[in-house]
Amino acid sequence: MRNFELAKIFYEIADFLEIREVEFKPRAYEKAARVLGTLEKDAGEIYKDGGLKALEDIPGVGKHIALKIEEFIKTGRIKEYEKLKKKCPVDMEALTAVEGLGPKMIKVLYQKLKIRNLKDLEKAAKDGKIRKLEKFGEKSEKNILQGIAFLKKGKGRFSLGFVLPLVGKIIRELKELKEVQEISPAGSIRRMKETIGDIDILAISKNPEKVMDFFVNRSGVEKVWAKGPTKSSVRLREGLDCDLRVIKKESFGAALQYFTGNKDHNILTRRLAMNKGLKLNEYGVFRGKKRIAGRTEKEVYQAIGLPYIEPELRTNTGEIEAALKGHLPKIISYNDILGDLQVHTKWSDGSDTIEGIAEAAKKMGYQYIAITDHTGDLKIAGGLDEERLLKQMEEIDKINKKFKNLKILKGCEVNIRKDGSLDMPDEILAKLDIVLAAVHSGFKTDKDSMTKRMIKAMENPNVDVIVHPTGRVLFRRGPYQLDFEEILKAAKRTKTALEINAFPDRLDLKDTDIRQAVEAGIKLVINTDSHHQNQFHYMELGIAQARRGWAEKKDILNTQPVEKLLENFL
DNA sequence: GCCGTTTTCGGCCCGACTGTTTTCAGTCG
Repeated sequence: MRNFELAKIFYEIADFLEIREVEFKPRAYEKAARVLGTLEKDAGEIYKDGGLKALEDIPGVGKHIALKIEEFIKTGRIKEYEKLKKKCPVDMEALTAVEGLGPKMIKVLYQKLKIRNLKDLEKAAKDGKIRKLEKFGEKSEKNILQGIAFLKKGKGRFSLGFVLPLVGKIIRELKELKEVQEISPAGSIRRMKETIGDIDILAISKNPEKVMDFFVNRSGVEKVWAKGPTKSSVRLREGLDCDLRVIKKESFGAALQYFTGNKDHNILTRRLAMNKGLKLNEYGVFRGKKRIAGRTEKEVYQAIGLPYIEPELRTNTGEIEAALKGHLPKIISYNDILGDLQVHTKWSDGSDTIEGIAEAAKKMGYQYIAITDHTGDLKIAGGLDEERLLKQMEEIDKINKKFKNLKILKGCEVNIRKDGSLDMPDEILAKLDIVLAAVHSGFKTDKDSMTKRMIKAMENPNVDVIVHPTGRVLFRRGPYQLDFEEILKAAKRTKTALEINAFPDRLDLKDTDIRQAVEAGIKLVINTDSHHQNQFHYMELGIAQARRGWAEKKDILNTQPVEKLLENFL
């Protein structure tokens, strides 16, 4: 994928230009980078099929950026980028990832303290050198150290949303080999964990050598750690490792079971087997030397006295006890969702028209879709004022007439201000089908004020859903300080739903929050927060999150048909 | 540098918050 490399370079160019106080160009490069990052087709392919002209058709890409893309495809480098980087040779990507650190501060840190990377930065902060700089102080130094610590926690891990397409591609390629009879992801990917350390894949084949040969010689393999007939391990270009195991048909279920559950889940299942006088390993369930199960996972679980346990639940967080008692939840399935309730359009910071979104929703097989653009205060995101929101509502009425079997719901995403008030008057909100409310500023507010702020918003009868309720962003910042139990109580009292935001780096609520909410009887919705129709498929990530949080279909409002759904939002 | 029923130049719709420099620059969404 050249797109990610190009996006990274353009983001950096934007930062370098920002440092030089060039006007407007940084925004242009950022936009091009952002669009490239969400493109399905590789820029190399686009260029091959349609040349410069096709590149210029990418939104945000004009003549000059198209030429730079061409240069990169032909030579593997972009001269102007290298020139800029020479003037300020810092690891911009790593440094800007520290929360609160932007290009201007990075420039000062480089000029005064020769800080080029995270290591330099951490040392300087620990040595107390940063607080002495002009415009910096003790607090900035502390924040920098906290930011670095946060980054370190996520180091070497990748978001599920990034890894899933990669795994899909590897599996598709392997599947095409006639030697591969069956293939499945295992490990944390199969459990759909929100971040992934490495990729595990299992396959059945009678000719493992051929399969392994293909696997280690794929393009995209950077290094071969090990290669044998049953197991091979490689480092992928994207920076993570991928293991492939080839097993025999009769052991496939046992191997899947063995390589999918986390360590504690596996210890418990093996203990259960032992108590029954059986042995469970990756080859099967054995009584003495006789294999009594192993072909399918269902068979394996059955043999040790358990019902089938969904992969997402296999984390030893009570699923085995529940299974033994017959109390396993009937978790929501991947095709239960009937519509997406958070989507942005051109009217604010999205890139599609309402009509385009509606078409895409039909393709997803949805029965409804809510248009929920930003409002008032969030100007950079094109926040709608009253007049524009009213106009959009009229527009939706018109478009609705063109669609059969799809209802476009009128909505918006209002900002919860610091005092808990909203940035759109109640009489306007009352006209909408659905009102989402969210915190977009003042993340560092203390726990008590933040909790009160959110509860005040929930008490507004127009507010139907609190979206991305904890504000965390994977690898970038933790949740804001919040008394979650109080939030749950308020949600129950005010009949406000909470969102499971499916956007790959949000996944907010997280699994443990969801489980707590489900236990408290809170209604949830799963939304993608799409800003482009090719983000609709993120829904899978949100559903996975819900499944990991033991949510059932009945807990998720957007599994209901539209009339019933809207009753919740009166 | 991109974009355009303002079409080849002149816009690019920012506002809140934070920390620090007590008046504002930098960051974020």
